[in-house]
Amino acid sequence: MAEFGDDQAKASISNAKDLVIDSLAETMDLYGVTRSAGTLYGTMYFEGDMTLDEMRDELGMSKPSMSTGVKKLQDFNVVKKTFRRGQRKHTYVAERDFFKFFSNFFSHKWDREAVLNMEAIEQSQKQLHSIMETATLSEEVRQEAEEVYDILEQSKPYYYWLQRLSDMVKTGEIFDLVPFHPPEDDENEQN
Amino acid sequence: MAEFGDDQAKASISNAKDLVIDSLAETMDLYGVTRSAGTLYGTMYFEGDMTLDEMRDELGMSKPSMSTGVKKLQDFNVVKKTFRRGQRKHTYVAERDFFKFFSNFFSHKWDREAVLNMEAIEQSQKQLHSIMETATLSEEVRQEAEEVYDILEQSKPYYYWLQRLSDMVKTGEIFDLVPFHPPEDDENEQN
DNA sequence: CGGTTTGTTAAGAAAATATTTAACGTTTTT
DNA sequence: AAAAACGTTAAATATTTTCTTAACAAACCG
Repeated sequence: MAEFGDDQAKASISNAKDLVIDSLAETMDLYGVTRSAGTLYGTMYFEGDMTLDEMRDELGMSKPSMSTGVKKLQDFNVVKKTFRRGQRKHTYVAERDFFKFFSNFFSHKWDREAVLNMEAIEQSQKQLHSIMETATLSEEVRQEAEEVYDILEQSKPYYYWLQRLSDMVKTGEIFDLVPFHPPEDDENEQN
Repeated sequence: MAEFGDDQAKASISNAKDLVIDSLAETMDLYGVTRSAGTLYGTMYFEGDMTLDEMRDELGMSKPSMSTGVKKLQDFNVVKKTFRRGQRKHTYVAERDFFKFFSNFFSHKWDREAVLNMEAIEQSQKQLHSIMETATLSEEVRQEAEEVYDILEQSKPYYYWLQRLSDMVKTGEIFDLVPFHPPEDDENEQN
């Protein structure tokens, strides 16, 4: 058996962190967040609040990369600026509560999806409606416009529902509705 | 006023579709799906089942692109192979029910997230545990291992919950729990 | 079987994205 | 007010990803 000293242990701890950091990065990649942004998040998740310089040192990347990375994560509402007293540099902290992470991340995306598509649908239907009203057109064309109009109309309930879901996630209601279901015990509380 | 004939109407219908197709593509881009895959989905959404050649003609792209695009969409469970009788070419159809789209898409992603991270956590904790058991280490190092271990332990309830949510989405339970909420007010009717 | 058609894989070209270095503007400190 | 530190933006570079053309493999038809 070889000696197992503090240095080796530290390396092993670091390795254990990296395992999870990589996994978090891959997860975020699933949802369209850059892997490097994901790695940054994972690092902040373990390190607590950090300055840009600390991130740069930790990840071995340039400072502008850190700056834009943090900005991206802020856009997703999973990183916030913090204040470390007596510290001139800005500090940032990653959301550590994955329930809040989920909440912030998906409600943001779903809101955007709902608004974006409802706007497109409204505009599209407006155009189709004016075609449907035009008497000089062949029945075939008029009918096609109507079919497309109806397809769009039928999709609206989904967006209303999505908006509702987003609200429930935002307020935390969803966590009351969907129960926790650990294999055995559960002592955690949400939000 | 210019005449408004069938040809112009058809162009206008096509334009109305494109409006929504672009919006769908942007939406899917939000979730990390390529814009071109999103455009392909949008096209299939309106066209119904299509062969690869029809897609190629419609989108003006190469056939291998269509092939890989369809494959990607199949991975997300939002496109399926269909059978058009007496047709030698394969045909594919896009999921038109956005509720099912949501269901298929997110349950797939969430499952993957849960499994992926739980595996990483288990492995990481195993490593940390063996450090915590090593008596020859300094208290400082041992404690750091324990802290990291605990952070990971605390995140587990989230993944259990996520798995639960994924199941509820898969089975459709979620649609009973989160009510539909069409805006019962019609103060804003645009024509 | 041989010849065709269809779909996929591979390799190369093109495009988009990420990253870095350098320059800039702003704030803080002395 | 000047100098220094910090963060962001811009331009250039590097890398990755996407897309196309070409070669390949499998299914279908006579």
